[in-house]
Amino acid sequence: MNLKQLSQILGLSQTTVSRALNGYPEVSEATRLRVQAAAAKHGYRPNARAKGLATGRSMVIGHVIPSSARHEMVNPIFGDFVAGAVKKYAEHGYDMMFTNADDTSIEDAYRSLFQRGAVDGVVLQGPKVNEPRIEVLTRMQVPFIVHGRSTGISLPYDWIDVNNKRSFLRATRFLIDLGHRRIALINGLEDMDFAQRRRDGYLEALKQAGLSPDPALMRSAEMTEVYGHHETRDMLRLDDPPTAILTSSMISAIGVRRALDEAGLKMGRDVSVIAHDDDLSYLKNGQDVPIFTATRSSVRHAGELAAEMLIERIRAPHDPVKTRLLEAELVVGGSTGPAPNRF
Amino acid sequence: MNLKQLSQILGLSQTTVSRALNGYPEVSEATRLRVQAAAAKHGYRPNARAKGLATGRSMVIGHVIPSSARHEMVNPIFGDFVAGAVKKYAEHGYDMMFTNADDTSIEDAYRSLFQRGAVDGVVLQGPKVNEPRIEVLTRMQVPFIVHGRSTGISLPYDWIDVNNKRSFLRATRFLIDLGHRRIALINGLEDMDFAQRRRDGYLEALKQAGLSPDPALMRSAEMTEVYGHHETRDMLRLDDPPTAILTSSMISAIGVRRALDEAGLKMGRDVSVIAHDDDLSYLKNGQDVPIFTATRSSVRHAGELAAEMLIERIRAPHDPVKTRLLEAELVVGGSTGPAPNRF
DNA sequence: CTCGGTTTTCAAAGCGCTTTGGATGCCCGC
DNA sequence: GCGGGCATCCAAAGCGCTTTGAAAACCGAG
Repeated sequence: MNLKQLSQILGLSQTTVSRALNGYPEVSEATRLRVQAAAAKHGYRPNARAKGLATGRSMVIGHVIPSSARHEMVNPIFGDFVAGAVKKYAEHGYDMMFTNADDTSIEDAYRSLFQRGAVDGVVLQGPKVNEPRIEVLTRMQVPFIVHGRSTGISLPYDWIDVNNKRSFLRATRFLIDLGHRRIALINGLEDMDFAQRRRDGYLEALKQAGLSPDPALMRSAEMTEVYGHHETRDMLRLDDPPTAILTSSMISAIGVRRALDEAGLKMGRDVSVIAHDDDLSYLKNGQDVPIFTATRSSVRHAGELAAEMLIERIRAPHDPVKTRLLEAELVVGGSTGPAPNRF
Repeated sequence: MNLKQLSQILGLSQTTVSRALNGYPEVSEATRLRVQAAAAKHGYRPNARAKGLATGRSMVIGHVIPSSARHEMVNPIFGDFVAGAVKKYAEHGYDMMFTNADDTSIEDAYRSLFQRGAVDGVVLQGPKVNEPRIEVLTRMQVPFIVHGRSTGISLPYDWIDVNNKRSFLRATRFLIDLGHRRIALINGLEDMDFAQRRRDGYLEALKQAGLSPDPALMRSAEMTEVYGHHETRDMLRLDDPPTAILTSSMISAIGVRRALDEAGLKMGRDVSVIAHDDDLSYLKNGQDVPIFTATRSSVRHAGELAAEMLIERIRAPHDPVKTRLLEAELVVGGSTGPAPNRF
């Protein structure tokens, strides 16, 4: 069933039917109702491609996923972010599209997505330091939003981010206040922007307390469970092991806990742990009492906000740049306690 | 830059340029090269909407996500499945599209997606028992594939699934062989088809061993960490607590472990645990030595296979139905051991 | 009645591509 | 020197929608 057929059934022109369905005023209320009834009856749905061709808009927002084995897409954080975004997209009549690209051709993927007219805007996830994609998208004049920020990029662009530096500064200070001096940082991949900011916060807190950082206590990699476990076990073997561990995700925190258990150490008593908690639906930080002391910020909520900001941008491409900085909450749970007295 | 402009630059007709670019034989090799060079030089990308309108195919595959807060999308399993699928889609020139729908209108969402011409096929995830969407999609003649199966549906349809019954039967039997008699099952949501099959396997193993199931040891809900923890803690308080626990996901297994730790019980010695391991990238079951004894089946691989099967179906809509049953591997790790002697 | 002004409807162009059904030119064999 | 066959190329129709510009229908005022 297409417009032509429907209009023939109704004995009206395509113009009128189209207008009636799209809420234009130059159609009498009587015919509008008649048209709507007929459309519903025959299950008419305007062809999205034809509509897109005619209007120049696709009502789709694109996300690009690097195809490297262990990356974004499979990161549970991604799922929650996207769940938040897709909900808002739907509310505004947008669909969400994913394209896969090898790491070498990610820029190309964005370009293609937009220039083929497949999407009206894109969201850039997981920005690195000096993220080159930002410049590319700006130059192409694609409406886009960055989830995170990219140090080193001076161009203005829309972004939404958590105040990573501040939240890790606070978390580190919290541990210092509890008497910890040997504080480890199990961070995300070195080149990810968020990881750098978290490290900056951590370093600044140490500095403020007059502590000097120990490279042996600073680790970074993709934040899996196994990784958290591995690094913790490794650090516990040091001559002067950490009494507290800061970690960039709940998933690796679980690995940390496992390593502590294996070593016969009690989390919160022997070793304190603070995790960054993205408030993932499937990995809640306990029920009433938080398991981990954590810096919490819902990534799902961030997804919703990102979607809304992007849709605004699509509607008003020339509005001034918008940014949004979310503060993480420091939630005190059972994984932290005073530094054990070694003497 | 569109076809018209490009063809004018080249001094050729749109027909020829189009054909040259799409590899048709009725173009001389010389002009083909010339066209390709010009296209690359000017960054020409055929408009996907126009192409779709003309060909009737959108080169997009759709996934529908229920908007209920805690569901599929945010499930880390989803991420891995989709990562596998999107990779194969890309290899065949397809993109992936997500639509959000409230739980009441999921069928509608599928219908709309296809009838608007937005997608060439869809994948149905998380089928329930007597899944009504299967009938709807069949009637609409949408190419589709089900990840899982649906008991109670007699229509033929393409699916790919893990042999859930068998793997849980084996796991249960494994525990029985170790001397366990009080074996708990922490399962997924009751109405999910996979959960039923797993329970069937569990029950059958008990039956074969002459054990009668205890309803107090059978739990089901969405498989979060908190849920695994909660149910385990609850069951440990029984007069006759389980000595072994079977759980439907690694995530809830982590909760199980946490509850055991809290109770001062050692996993593998005091209480044995077997989890179903979807081999999630971010939640590997240990490195060399598996943490949990598990029934393992890569959901990412399932995603790849599903994508390929769906693409075949799109190409040959009238081929006979194809199905694929994957066997899970029983991986023995450190979480199981002989039943403790209570006497 | 008639006429200017609304309201309501319509025919046709256009969005950017593919594809059908020729047209053109060239080579070869007779 | 001519017709058939082949390799190339092209004009134009069509995909299903929106939107422009214009026509038709209707209204009350004069």
